[in-house]
Amino acid sequence: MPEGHTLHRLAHDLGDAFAGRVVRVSSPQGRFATEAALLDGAVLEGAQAWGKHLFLDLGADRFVHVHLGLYGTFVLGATAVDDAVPAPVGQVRLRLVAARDDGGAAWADLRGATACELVTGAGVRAVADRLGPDPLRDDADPDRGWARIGRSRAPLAALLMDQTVLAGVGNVYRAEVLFRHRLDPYRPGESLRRRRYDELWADLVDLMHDGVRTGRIDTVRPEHTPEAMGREPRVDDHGGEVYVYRRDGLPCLVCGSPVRRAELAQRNLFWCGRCQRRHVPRGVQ
DNA sequence: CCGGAATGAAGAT
DNA sequence: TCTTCCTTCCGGA
Repeated sequence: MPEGHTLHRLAHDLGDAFAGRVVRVSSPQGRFATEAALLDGAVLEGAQAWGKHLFLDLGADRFVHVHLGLYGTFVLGATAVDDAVPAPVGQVRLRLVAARDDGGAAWADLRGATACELVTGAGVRAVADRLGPDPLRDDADPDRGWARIGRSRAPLAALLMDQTVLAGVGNVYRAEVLFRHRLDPYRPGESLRRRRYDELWADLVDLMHDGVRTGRIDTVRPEHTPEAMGREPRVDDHGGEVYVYRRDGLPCLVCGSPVRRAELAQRNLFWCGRCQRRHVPRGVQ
């Protein structure tokens, strides 16, 4: 379930479980076996995320760069004292195991990642340098995002997904933040005013921090929760309560008109054609 | 700019 | 068995 909040949450949880500890590194599946052997027994210095990229610092200028792609997962677990770490199930590209203070062990299994590679600090910087500001990072500079959006004719829905514009926003957050601000997804970036961009950015900072905390994407305002509206909670594998993401054909929670779906840059885009009224360019009736 | 490929697993048919 | 997915990169028009 990989948007930026997932990776920041992982960085946090992996840090909690492994930082400062000797880590057993392996690749049960074998595709990271050579690198794993080099890293086995190192102390994990820390973990951090930039957008949808995760970096594990194993000291000596060695970092594991992970990108989950569309469907990668990094699952963490712990065993009680004297219990064995579970045998790997399926395609486990990378496994980390470390002792816990309580006598048990912490473990983490990476599957399905599009990137799992050993890089240097220079490699980390190279990735970070080509990313736009990340709403989940305290050191983010939103001006850099505005510099791209405010002068682009590309649709907002495309710009928000472009990791060189803003880092960490994925298909769910883009659809939801556009809905929350009643913005037409096809509206060109350059038609936005700075004030609106600032509101968008601030909202992403809030929503994505919520996502890190809860591990799911909830974007509905208090008046649109299932309890407030007396409706059934959303049931699907993603968990969160949302306005438009994968709700095509269902009534908009605000106006009741059917949520729409279209392809944009090979991805499904969802929006409400009524709430997110078509943007009419200046000078056109 | 477009299609296709590359990562795994779950859910639908 | 097929389809889908919270992504990105690459190669050929």
